[in-house]
Amino acid sequence: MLTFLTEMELGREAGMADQDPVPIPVLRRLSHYLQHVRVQIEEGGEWISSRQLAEALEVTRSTVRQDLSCLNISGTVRLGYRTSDLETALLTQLGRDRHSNMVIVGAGNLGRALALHQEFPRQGFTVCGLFDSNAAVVGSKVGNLTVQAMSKLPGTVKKKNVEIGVIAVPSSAAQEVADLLAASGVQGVLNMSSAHVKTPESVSAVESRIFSSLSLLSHAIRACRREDGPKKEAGTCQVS
Amino acid sequence: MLTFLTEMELGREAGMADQDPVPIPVLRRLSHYLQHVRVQIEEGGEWISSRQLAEALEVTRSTVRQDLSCLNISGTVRLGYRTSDLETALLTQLGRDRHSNMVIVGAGNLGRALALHQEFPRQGFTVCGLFDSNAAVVGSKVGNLTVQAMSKLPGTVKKKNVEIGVIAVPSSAAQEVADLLAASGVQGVLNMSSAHVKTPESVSAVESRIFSSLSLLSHAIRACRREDGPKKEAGTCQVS
DNA sequence: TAGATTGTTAATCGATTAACAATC
DNA sequence: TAGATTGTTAATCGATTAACAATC
Repeated sequence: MLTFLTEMELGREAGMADQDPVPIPVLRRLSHYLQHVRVQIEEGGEWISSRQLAEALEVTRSTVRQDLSCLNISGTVRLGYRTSDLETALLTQLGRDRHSNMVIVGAGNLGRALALHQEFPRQGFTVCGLFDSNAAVVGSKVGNLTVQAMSKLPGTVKKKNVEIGVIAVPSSAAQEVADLLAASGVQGVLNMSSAHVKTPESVSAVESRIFSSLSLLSHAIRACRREDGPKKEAGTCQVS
Repeated sequence: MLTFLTEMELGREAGMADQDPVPIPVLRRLSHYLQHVRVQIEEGGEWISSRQLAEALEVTRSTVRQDLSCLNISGTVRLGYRTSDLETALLTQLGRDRHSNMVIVGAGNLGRALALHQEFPRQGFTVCGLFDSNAAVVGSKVGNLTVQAMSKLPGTVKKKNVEIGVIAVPSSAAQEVADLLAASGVQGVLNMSSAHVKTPESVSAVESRIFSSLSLLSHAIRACRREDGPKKEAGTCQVS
């Protein structure tokens, strides 16, 4: 225990970032900074300041600086951060410095759309399998992929070293699919259904919740309408 | 100003909920409770307790009770909440007691998948328009809808009283589409692209951020790997 | 009654914001 | 130099959790 503490302290002094866990809201913003920095890089920008990031993403400069202090990076006074350095540091902190293999479960409209989404490979997520329980669609082609039976899932996960499983099935089947993915050995699950799924300790789960987002919108819209008197500008609600 | 204060206090005493704004994390969970309560209703459950909700969604009982106290509803000691009452109260608080009309901009894979998604109408969101800037796809059929040119967007928003615009275009075009939607008169924007979009005060914006979610997963997966020594069970990360 | 639950208040925890010294 | 920015510490704010009286 003592050794462990010392190890941590050494790490911190040596300037290693990510010693203590990075809060989830911070991680969400880091991914956002990454998106923006990449746009800047494409446009040839060599430097970006916390002020510019803050204005682009509508957060405070304090937040940006606090967030970036989680990274193993140092900026330059008066100039900000070198875009290429920032990109690298963000990719590392987010664990996206290496490619990840994914499988998609559910070859309905959403599953097929995701399988065809060009942005996944570009962002380092390779879709290497598409599965469905419906025998009628098994064998059909979706882009380069052939829809496979569920029974092939565990084998593919093992053979292709799949880390992430995407759940794109109806809510009622989501838990069952999550269980199968976990049993097959994926390390993370992205749940696109609106049901909550439980996973074992060893498998991370993130829920996408499109209807939560739509609910936020309806709430904001109705709340605005109700307030005729007091001019609370609850209009814009930017949610991470 | 005095009158306004009195008004608010009266409202509060009269038992009206939603006087002071409900925090966004709470709203996200409310929408989650709604999803779960509806499953219970379908299965014939008449009562649900904060304990059951907490266990189903993996939050604390305190959180559930605190959240539900935002609603205009009263439970029954020992039994919990009547599922039908809870559903109604949640729908009201979330502004989903009435249908909303939506348009989808972008008839690529994602836009078409969303347009065909049966869950939207079931949840009270009617897709009443699908638009694309690509002349090659304008006029093609997607389910009941015909893809329309962007120039038809403002007219449709006005004619059909469209409240929500869904942005399903590449990141590079997202802001432009948001501007057009706002100018057309939508009250809320659901941004499915990974670019941040700015909207005027009067238009709410919610971003879906699938790559933030994937980043959370990669981070969790890599973070797990790194920690061989200390057994921090950072494995499961459930994110709203 | 005993046990379980609601509803609410207070305590804790964590994230965001503000402030400011150091630097170029 | 003056002005702008980083990096970090402290203050504030808000959300979550704990505690408990009231109730059936």
